[in-house]
Amino acid sequence: MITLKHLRYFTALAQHRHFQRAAEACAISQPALSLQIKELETLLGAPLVERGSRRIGLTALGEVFEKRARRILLEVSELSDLARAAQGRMQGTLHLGMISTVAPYLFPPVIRRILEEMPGLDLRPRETTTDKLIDELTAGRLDAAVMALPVSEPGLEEHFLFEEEFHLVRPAHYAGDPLSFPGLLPPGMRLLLLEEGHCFREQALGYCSMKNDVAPDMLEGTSLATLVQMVEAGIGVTLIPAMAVARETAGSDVSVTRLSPPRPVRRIGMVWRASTPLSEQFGEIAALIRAEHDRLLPLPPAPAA
Amino acid sequence: MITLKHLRYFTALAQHRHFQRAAEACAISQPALSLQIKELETLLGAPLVERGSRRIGLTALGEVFEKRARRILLEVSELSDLARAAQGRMQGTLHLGMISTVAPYLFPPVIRRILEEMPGLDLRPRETTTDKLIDELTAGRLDAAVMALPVSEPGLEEHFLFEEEFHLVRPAHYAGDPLSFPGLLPPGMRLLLLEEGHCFREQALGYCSMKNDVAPDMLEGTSLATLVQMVEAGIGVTLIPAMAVARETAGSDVSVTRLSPPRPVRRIGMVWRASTPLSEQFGEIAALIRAEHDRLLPLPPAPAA
DNA sequence: TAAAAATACTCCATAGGTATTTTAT
DNA sequence: ATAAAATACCTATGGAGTATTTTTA
Repeated sequence: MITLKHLRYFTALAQHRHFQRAAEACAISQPALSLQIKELETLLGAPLVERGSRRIGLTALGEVFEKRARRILLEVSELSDLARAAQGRMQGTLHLGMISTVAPYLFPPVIRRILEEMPGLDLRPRETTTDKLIDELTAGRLDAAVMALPVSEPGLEEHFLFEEEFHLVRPAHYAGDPLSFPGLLPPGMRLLLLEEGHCFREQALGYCSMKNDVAPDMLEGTSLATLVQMVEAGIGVTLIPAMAVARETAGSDVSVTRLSPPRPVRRIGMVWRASTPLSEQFGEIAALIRAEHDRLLPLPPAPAA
Repeated sequence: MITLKHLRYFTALAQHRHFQRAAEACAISQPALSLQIKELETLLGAPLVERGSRRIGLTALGEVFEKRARRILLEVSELSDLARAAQGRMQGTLHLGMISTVAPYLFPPVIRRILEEMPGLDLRPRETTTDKLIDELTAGRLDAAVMALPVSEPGLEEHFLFEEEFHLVRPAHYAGDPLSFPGLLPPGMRLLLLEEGHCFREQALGYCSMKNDVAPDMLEGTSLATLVQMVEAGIGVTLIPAMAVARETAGSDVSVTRLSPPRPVRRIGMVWRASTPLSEQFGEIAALIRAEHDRLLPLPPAPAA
């Protein structure tokens, strides 16, 4: 009789492609894993794993088996969520993700509020890129995540939180310069954008290159903080989300300008699996996050000329 | 950690609403079942079962839990099918159902052919009503079933096998009477149809009541054999599927007439879960059944005037 | 008071550990 | 030669059995 243990062990093996490491991930010994995998193959009457090489592989059967097994494990984990949902109040563990350009500003106040208002809740925050957040959501390692919309990943549900403007950051000596003439970008200046910002790349380009055609530098693996440093150093200009303005430009010798319409914006939302039984509870968390955002940015700075 | 054992035991309890009988169904003792259910409730942190009454009930959580648990168990059982499908040839156990008006004529030759051509296959035939077949298919207790189309049950896939005419059976002394005048049904005669025939009830009515308005008697829980007996006794006339004609009218003093177009017919098909990995194998079985049907009815009797 | 579920305890099957051998690069 | 998986053997946890008590209609 197939057990969930078989499925857990096999999916770990399929992931690591290595008995030793998979066994560690399952917190059992390598022989114990070997035996369980062998037993599973005997039960099925067909091999799942291609052995006898430095790095093991899966048979064709193993490949499809893995997909189905993962799905089953996810559904089983949702059974526990079901019970949590029935309790009404949010409790237990919540694995919540946020993209890096939001996390530093939103996580601290959100965590504080959750500690206050939902004492039974064990919050596990995680900060990464959109891609990884989506992966971990669908794999069930995250319960919900805050990221830029749209996501349009099948199986995931998007819930709009707020719209966020991008503000222009320029070296300090440009302060007060008009934006419209002789062009947004002074000659020799680069437009620096985070890779994460591919979602609003088109918007930013549309805005900036109305006068002069710019190819922006998409910077991978950088933070908004270093971006601002680069602007201060005179390398170029950048656009940073409104929430980040206060913290990232404090103490830096740069000029921050709110742009005039059509302003580049991004839509931030919270995303979770459509199949989760905890939809209502996550909705409460979403409301809390929205409230914290509104508290952070009660009134945006006056627009520039 | 939730196990499949918990789910199997709980679904049994949910089905029987009785610890003792559920335990028997699981082939364990009543205390063992009680322990496992209690453990499951502890893991979830919420009760699933309403105790303390002659007949136990489920909590609201228990109800939804049962649905999800059943689905998971079905998916797990499909994991084994996955391995069988990978073997290519059909083997293992096949739970095959047929409606009662088809089973007596098709099952014997089909079983013979399967024994010959698929020696590794352990065939478990089952004969019931369409409703029960559909229930058992979706519950996973049947793998495939032969019944009248359309079924249009979500999650089930229909595969057309053949079309089957209904022939008119009348008391013997009507033999040779024309069908068109002075009306199909001689005065005082009833039109007798099986309950199972609701699928072609409208067709039959349309055909028969072209001249005289008849309300047919829908007979529940009867067989085609007794239907023919009733016709022989002079109670009325009936329509029986072509496959049944030879066997059911042999030795009975009745007249059988093939009707002229538009002939009442039913479409017979094979149905299985859309999610099964054994689709290809079931397709082979379907081809085999179709072949056997064609061998049984190589050329229909000449149509009546 | 009778039927049904919960408790108490005992036992054994099996999942898992350690030590070691086999296998494949 | 070495890393990795399989095999051998032992141990202990927990699932299941029997006997009994508690509960409630």
